[in-house]
Amino acid sequence: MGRRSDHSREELRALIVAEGHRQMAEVGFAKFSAREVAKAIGYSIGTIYNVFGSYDQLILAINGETLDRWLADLEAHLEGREQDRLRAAIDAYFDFALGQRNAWTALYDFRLPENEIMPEDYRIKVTAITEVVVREIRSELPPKHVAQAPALARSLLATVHGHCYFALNGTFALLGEQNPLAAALDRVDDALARFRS
Amino acid sequence: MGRRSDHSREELRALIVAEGHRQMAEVGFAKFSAREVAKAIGYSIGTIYNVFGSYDQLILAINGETLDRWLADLEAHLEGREQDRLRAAIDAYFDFALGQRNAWTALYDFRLPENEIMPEDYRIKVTAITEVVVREIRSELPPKHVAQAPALARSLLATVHGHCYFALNGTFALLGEQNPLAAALDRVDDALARFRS
DNA sequence: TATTTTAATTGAACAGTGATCAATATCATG
DNA sequence: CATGATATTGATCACTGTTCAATTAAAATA
Repeated sequence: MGRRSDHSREELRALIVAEGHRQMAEVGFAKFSAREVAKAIGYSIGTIYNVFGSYDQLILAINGETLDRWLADLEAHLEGREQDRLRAAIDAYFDFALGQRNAWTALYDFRLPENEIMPEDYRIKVTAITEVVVREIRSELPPKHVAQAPALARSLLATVHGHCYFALNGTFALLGEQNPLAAALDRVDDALARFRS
Repeated sequence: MGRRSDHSREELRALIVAEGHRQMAEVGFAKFSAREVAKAIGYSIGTIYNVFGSYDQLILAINGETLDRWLADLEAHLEGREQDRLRAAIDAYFDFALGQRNAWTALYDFRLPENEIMPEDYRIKVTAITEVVVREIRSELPPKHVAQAPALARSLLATVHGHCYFALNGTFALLGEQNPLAAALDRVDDALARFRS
């Protein structure tokens, strides 16, 4: 076959990413297959490679989709909220990770080969999520410490990530931790307390 | 061929784990191959499956070896130290993860299938590492709060893990964090401060 | 409209993987 | 020596990511 009128290049790309994300969420990173995605949308494996160039770039696009949804979810949970916004953001973080287990985990299961560089638009997506946290932390910080917000946000993001990861991968269950979210919130409080004294 | 006099079953298992760990450290989880391990020790792929039953069980054994070395490394760094033991433990945590990148990362790249259960000896190894942290945190806590040590240890383990993970996977570099270890130590201090007031 | 050019799509082919298991080789024992 | 038990093999299977000459269809041109 040749050119098809039913999909522009851009639409085809979007179609693959949408179906790819769906399958990633369903079967997880380890069992994900580019061939299955092609089959599901009625194209051949070759087309996937024409559009994305490699398996890694396909995964990157799918993970980018996950980041988009994550950011949208985060903003939806914050919209219109007046109090406890940071807490709401962390709640949403956990909810998203638990609810989108496979897609969220794929974000970390995938590692770009040493030589290749991360696409700019992927960096932007990660930064955008971080910016939300920076903003919320800035508003919880006393004026004199506002400049510390970016550094603190990075560190608390790592803190929450660690708790969330251990909740998902079974480490916390193994160690008898019943309430990972509460533990994470405690650590965030502890960090903020440093700047309130 | 049949029985070989040069290796008992136990020795063969140990040989596979040792070579497997070596290759895991060299090529990483994604490029790891059971066939390559078999080739390196002069056995066939079938023998690997006779000894371990499945790929997952082989990985579990190799990750178990990594946990053994991690615990030994941790204890070596604490041995004889009188002051700043918790700090030394966290230093060692980072050093090990950075120095054994591939092996350490494989600990988290691998996820046991939903149905299968984690072998008891693997649980024990994870617990043993945790116990070291519990012990060090207990000694930093005021007597009245000593009972909180296990819960706090779990949470700080997650905190340090998050920082270490972001340091290794490039997230911190992307966000401009220059000193992940220092950030982790700050968060640990913040948590301990809660129990000192 | 007929022809040529351009671009999209295919899928067989390749090298690699985890997994299986009948056949084989070796050892220990009677 | 013969027999039974056990360890080891490697061809075979179904799958994977990847490539790319061949094919098809649309668009541009004559």
